[in-house]
Amino acid sequence: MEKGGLTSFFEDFIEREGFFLDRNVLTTSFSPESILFRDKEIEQLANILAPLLKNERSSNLFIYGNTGTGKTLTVRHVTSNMESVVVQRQIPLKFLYVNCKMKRVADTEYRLIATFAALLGRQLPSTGLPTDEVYRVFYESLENSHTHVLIVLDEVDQLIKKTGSDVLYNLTRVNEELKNSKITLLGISNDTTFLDNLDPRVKSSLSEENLFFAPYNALQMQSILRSRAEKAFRESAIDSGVVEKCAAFAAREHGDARKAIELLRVAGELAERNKSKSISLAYIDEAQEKLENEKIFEVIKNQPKQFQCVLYAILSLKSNTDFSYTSDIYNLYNKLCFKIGLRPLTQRRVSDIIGEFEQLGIISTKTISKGRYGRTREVSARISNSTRPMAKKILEEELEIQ
DNA sequence: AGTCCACAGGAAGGGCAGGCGA
DNA sequence: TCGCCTGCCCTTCCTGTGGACT
Repeated sequence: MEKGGLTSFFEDFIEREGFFLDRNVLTTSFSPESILFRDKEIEQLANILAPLLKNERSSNLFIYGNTGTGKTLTVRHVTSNMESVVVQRQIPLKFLYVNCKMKRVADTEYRLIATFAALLGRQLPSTGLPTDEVYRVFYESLENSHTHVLIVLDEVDQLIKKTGSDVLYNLTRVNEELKNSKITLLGISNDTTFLDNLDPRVKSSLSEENLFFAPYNALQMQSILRSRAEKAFRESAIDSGVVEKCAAFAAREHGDARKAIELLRVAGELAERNKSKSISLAYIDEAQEKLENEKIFEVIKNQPKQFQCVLYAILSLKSNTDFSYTSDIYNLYNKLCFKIGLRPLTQRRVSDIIGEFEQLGIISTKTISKGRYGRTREVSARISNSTRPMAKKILEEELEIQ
């Protein structure tokens, strides 16, 4: 861009009437004043948690349902309403919210308890202390706080998958240790089968009450999108059919409203950047691809070198069958390591890394038996053909492969 | 019916970085 | 500073297993 060009670009940008009235309405952190189609759940949740306001113990609670069905939103909605009552009436009640998926924050027992202690005002080192000691500090801060504490464990299934159910067992027993304070647990999970595989003693104490969030149907999804779009965009910014298409995309993802809202926002941004008159249907497709790409590229860039090398092997192996076997991946991975001077990990470890990529949704695997020729896993990348070259390019840059 | 392949995945333990108390 | 502790990443060793082959 020329020298004067940049100034006039910014001036143009300000002058031009954008689509957005309020972009924030379409971000994940936005909390709407009212949550559509969740009245029943809100009421149930409020009923269960209300005793906390009278300093009585409430039941531990387990909330489950697919991604983007409003679980976290509903919990935040109810607790923030409670919080304003708490502040007004000076009720001894605190809310600790933790997303257990947060790497290096709450994905191990140690880190989780240390995070709680930090939220109660006691900073602990990231490693080095015995776990007992971390618990002791946590109990101590709880006792000293003289309050009831509601602990919200979002994506609790991720934590249990990684660390086992001991953490939950310990947390459900905290009340036996405390005199001045009490805790109530609220677990949220995207995995609807999570409870079935949980240790029975933990299961009974965590899920004293259960709340299921059913996926939104197509019509509900459209209403949700419309109500957000009204606040987010100027009138007539959206072509007809756009909301319906976003809803249809999301319905394909098991009624994930978060995804639909994100889709709408990105489509708006793309249209705005292209100086279009309105958001047309074509932008939804483009937004869909952009979102998919961004998610994948972000994950790829944040992986350690060994993980990147494994993924590069998987992406490079794509044969005419669309999937590859563990052994082929491992062999290619070994060659790659040699090429770039990386010490190769064992097959056992690589097998776990493949499992971790599956968790991240980058690949999918299926354990199969080839009879006489052994058992193995079929690994296929969940990256579209159009995204794949860019993903490989990023890995080549990260790994410095010529 | 029995064998055997090529892994999956559990268990145990080593090495490392980092914190604590003496 | 030193010895001892931790969590985490990784290796080593091991058992389990679905189904083609004999």
